Amino acid sequence: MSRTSSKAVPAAVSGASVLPEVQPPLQAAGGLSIAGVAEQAGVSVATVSRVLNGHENVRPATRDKVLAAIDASGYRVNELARNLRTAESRLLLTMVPDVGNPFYAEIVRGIDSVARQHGYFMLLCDTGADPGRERSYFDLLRRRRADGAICLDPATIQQALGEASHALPWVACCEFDPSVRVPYVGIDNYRAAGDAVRHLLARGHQRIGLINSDVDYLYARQRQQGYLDALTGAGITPDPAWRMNLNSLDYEAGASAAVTLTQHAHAPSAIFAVSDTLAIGVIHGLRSVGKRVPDDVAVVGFDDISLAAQIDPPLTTIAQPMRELGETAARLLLQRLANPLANVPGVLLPHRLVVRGSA
Amino acid sequence: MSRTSSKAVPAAVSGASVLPEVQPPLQAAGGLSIAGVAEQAGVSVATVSRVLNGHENVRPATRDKVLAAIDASGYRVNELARNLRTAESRLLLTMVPDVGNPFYAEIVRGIDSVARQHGYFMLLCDTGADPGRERSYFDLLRRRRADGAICLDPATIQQALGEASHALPWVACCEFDPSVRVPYVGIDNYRAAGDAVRHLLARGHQRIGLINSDVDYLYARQRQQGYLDALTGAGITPDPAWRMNLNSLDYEAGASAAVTLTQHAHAPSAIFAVSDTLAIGVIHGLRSVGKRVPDDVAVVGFDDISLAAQIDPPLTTIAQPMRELGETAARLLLQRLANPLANVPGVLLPHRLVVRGSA
DNA sequence: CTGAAAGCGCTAACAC
DNA sequence: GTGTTAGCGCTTTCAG
Repeated sequence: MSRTSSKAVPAAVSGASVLPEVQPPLQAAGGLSIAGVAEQAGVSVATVSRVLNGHENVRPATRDKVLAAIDASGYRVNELARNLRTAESRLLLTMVPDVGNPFYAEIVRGIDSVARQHGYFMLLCDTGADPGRERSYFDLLRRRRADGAICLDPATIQQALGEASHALPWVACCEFDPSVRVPYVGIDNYRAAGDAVRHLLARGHQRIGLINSDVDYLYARQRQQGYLDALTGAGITPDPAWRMNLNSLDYEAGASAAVTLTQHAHAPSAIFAVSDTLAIGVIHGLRSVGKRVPDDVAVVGFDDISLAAQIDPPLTTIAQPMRELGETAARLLLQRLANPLANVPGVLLPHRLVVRGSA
Repeated sequence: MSRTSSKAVPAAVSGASVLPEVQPPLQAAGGLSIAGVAEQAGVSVATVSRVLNGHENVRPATRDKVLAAIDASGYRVNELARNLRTAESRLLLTMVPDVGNPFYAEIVRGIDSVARQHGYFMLLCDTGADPGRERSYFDLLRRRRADGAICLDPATIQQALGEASHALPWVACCEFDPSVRVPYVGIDNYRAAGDAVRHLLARGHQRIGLINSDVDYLYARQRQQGYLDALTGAGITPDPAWRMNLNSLDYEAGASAAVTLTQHAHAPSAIFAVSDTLAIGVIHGLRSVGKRVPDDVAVVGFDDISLAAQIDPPLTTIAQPMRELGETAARLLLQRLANPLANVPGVLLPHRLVVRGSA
């Protein structure tokens, strides 16, 4: 950890005029402490602290004096000091693999609202594709900068499960391994995928493609199994050539996968993509090679992001209860924080099939 | 601030089994301090601290002893304490109005990469529509929980500019008021909007609609003026009935605005929406009333989010240099942190028109 | 090269 | 009711 280099002044920006060599006092307009307020109010620091924390045993007149001093001085408590003392930061972290994926936005709102109700701040971390970064956020936890975390990133979760991070106060959301003792919330991916495939089956499709993410992830394996079993349950032998595994959920990834799939001799007449972003890319890719949706190829997505209803054709998809997923994850974490030794529950929330125009 | 209620155990979650009444010691598996490591290594805390911070003046043998003790104990530095001592948190905040809007995702990545290069963590805050929340994030700054902030939310920026937050270490991104002494980075909204409209004019459109956000925001006023001047510059008198102001950038908002616009007697033959999300909604709304894009109505968006190329028809739009916007914002903030008294530059980055199928 | 000791700003006993 | 004081875990002079 090279703190030296990291403190270097960043490269100049066009239009910037930095005074060279001059290093003014840090926090020039900064630090009035509780002691200063105490002095101004003519009381002790303890009394100021009491007022700050709403303790009852302060005479109203004294309280007013303190409040006035706080007001006049523009004093703000230094949470760093408070937190060091109380050994809690009141900060919760939420790790997402990609803030650009709208699927996470609504989950994050659910988390935020519950966190806020309980006096916590929720801050978002984008783990990106970077494996080093994944771990650094857990370090935030280890180093007490956050009280707890909710992880939505399957890659991070897999990695974290491997390490000895059981003791850390975090919960998994949308991806998990029940065999590991970390609280989690998600949906029944196996059944959900089956529901999607059975919908396609009911529409008369026999050759159904699967565009999946990485089977390193449990959710991907579960959805694949749901897909496979639904097919065989209908007397169809799944052709491996119908299946693709991607390491991205980007639109572009979906588009090119769809193109690949159509080049097959017995190309699927329907495609089930495990994410709406993928499915939207699939529709685009299909269109780019002259296929019409749903007439030539039907498409089913997964998640039901708000965009799903807006595109042409509107996307048939599996809806996840995103808001509730987030709220539940937050509650699980809060429970764990309140009672670190309690049993860790696993919660499964209901999904549902939303039929629109694409399949 | 009722810390009392906020500490309450959250409502039970289905499947949860919480042991009642039992309050185990907090941080059971938690706190080994620097003193513990010092003891195990048989050195003083000062020496451990030196090793931790990579100071040179430690004999290799001593260093190894300390490192071994750290390793054996699984010790992690308590950043709270370190930060209290050094009076910095090494945390940067980025406030966005809506994490669900993909426009912000790439900007956020730009910020994150620069922050990371300089040894800072970047954490994201969703200000949402909630005005109370807006301010609470600035409080994070005031209370020293973060060293600096980058604000992407026009509403927050407007409000912050009004208050006496000039002294706080933050910069504005994509929305600003040059008359206020806060560093900012953005694009030339006036010219960009003009470019969009001139493209439509060149395509032969005379009746051009504008779907804008709230004109309380400077960027919205600038884009409106660009739109207006481009029209009058072409000898066209803008009809106020062609203009709509929305307080949301959601797809749905764009869709219903488009429907409204088409109901006008002399309905526009082209629509310029100030956000791609809005434009995507517009296309959907148009289609819902049987209008074809671009044959019946042409549509131009703004931002060039990755989705813009994926929809049908692909969206013609004004591209903002999102990654650079974020990187520049981060650099401005870092400069300001390094030199709080230096001049605050304003930076304008180039935009460009991307012509696709929708107009 | 290493140790002792002084705080950073705050909370919480414990006195009065 | 209010004040005094002892730390929270760390970094950093200042001695040696």
